Amino acid sequence: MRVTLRDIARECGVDVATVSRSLNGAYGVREKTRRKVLTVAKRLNYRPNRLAKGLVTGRSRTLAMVISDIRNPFFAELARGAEDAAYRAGYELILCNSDLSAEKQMQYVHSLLEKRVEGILMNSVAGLSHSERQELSQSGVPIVLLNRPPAQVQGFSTVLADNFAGGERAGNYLIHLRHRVIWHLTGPRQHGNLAERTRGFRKALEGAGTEVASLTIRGHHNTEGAYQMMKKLLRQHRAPTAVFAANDAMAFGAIRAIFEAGRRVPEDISVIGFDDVELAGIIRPPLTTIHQPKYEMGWAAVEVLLQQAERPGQWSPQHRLMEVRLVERESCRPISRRAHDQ
Amino acid sequence: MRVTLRDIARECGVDVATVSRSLNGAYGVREKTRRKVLTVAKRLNYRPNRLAKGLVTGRSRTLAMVISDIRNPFFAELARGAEDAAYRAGYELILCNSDLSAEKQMQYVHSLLEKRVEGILMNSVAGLSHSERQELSQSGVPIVLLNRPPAQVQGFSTVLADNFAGGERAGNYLIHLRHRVIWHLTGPRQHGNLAERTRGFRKALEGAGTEVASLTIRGHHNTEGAYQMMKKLLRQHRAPTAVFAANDAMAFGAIRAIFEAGRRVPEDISVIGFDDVELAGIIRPPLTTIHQPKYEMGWAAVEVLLQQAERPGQWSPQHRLMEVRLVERESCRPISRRAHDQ
DNA sequence: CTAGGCTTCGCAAGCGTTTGCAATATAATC
DNA sequence: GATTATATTGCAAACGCTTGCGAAGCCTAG
Repeated sequence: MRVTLRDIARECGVDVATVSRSLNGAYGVREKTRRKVLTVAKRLNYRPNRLAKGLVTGRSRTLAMVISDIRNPFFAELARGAEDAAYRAGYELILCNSDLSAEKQMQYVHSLLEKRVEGILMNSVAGLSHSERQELSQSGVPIVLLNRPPAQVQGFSTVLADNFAGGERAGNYLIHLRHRVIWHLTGPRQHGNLAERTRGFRKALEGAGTEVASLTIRGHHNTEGAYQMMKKLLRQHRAPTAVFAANDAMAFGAIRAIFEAGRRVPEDISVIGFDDVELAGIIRPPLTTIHQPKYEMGWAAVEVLLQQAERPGQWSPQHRLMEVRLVERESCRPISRRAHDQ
Repeated sequence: MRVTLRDIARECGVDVATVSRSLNGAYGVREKTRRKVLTVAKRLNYRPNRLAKGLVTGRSRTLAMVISDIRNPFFAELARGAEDAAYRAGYELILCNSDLSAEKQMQYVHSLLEKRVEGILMNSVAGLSHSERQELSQSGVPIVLLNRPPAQVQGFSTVLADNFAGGERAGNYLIHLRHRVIWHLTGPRQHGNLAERTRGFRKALEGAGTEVASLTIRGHHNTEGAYQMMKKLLRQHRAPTAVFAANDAMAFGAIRAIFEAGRRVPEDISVIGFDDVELAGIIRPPLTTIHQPKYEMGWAAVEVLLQQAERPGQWSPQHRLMEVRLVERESCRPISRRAHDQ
């Protein structure tokens, strides 16, 4: 049924070996025979069986991506970058949605190992037990963790946005706009990325020295959480002139609370976010935020993977820190000198 | 290095065949030996090589999805549904972003055929030449087209939202709210899905008989297109009491134009969309729209594929029509009886 | 004309499985 | 206890490809 090397060989009156060599452009076959083989292969519409090829070469030309949910636009963007990079290198990408369930994650990984994928991109190994992580890091396939701080576990590569620099940039920006009373909405202390943003932000404020008053509030790091925090705070304290939300979702919540409290963004209160999700450019007012290079992160992760796939068994983990950048839209406004001086 | 059947066989003092049979739960091996094999396999941390298995069985336990861009939330949702269905059946899903480029599409398909995927979900085969389509439909692997009308090309299965019923439902809803002057914004006549929605919509209006005045306007079927159409129309005609946009993106454009013309939604003009994209629930006012069961469509597509993968070589194309439903939010409002009677 | 060196090609093993068939062991029957 | 049926197991081929090795074939040089 399916046409194989053997069919071509028979048709050309040569051995399968020569056919194989011809097709793979390998050295050691006369130009004339090669040409003949090629035309016959084309005529028969030959398609090499990658399973067979993979079996003998030990390479599947496949990568995989295990993320919590592709519907999250952050991952969709990452996936697109990763897939583009893979495609360019002649690899395919298997998509796995884990919902961060440890069980699903491990099941996926096992399946993938059985399929002999040459590398795995992972959202996180946080939910896994120590022995499971051990198993992964010793599985032999390169694994890169997406947007997770390196130190977590040995044995994994990472690709990470520079959260510290981003926080710092947000802080500097607000200070540059002459804000002096700034609230910072963020999540729990253990959340590595968020913590880095906070550290960077604080550094910026310290750098400004003098009379900057800031308040850091922790809560659920989503829209609803930020909404609640902000609502409560606005009742209890004198309003700030600016808010730095640790991610865009929180910024949306904060903005809603601000409007409901009868103030305006950015006229009364400036708001800056972090991530630059698509919605940030769509809502009113368009949100000024720190952009994470999601597409590039996906691409970089695949680069790392492929690099390591080249030297089976003898690569060591690698860490890439990706630059972030400020994208100015309309949710921040400078404090006028007069207002400031009064 | 990697542990194989042979290793287990040696360790247990049996033949690889018995090991294989034990592991696959096949009939014909004594309970005692099987148990022994299993424990040894576990101890050695054995992972079957799917490439080898696939080579002999001819089945790769892999499906693929070729879509234009995973960053489009519509496809992300489809992909999630498809992947969940695949996972449940023990299959993996390869993700391919084609950007609708005919060349990329064909390259992907060829790679996938070489990897012996057992089925392919495709966005569209529209850009392909006749011979390319022929090649696909005769490739031997089942292919299902996502959200494309069946008749297009023979040989492909389809999974399609019931656009006709959706259009009809939108029409009936507006009539039920006592609207009598309705504009319908849509795309070019050749666009199959949009055309169906229009047909359904017209049917509803006809059903209402009497004094319903409707106007159908065609243009670019995106936000900007609808914005321009609507802007122009509002200057030239007396405003309608309701607008049916052929998709949500167009509804957004229409709403913007309406606001800019100094009218309100839904107080002055009701707007209903189609698709139910995520943004529909987020904008102000939240958009009433026809929901397409995207997740379910992805799931259904995989069901079709797997069903056909079961009978290699002897399945025939299959078409699934998915129900849509109206989701009422806040962009539509009934005409008061008084206003209506006056 | 013969020896040595290249180039071109075929042979055959091997990658890790599954599976039909034959061989052996065990159980059942009388 | 012999005979037959049945449950286990091993043997070996096959899946479609790559690749080391050696056999021809051809060319060049001495």
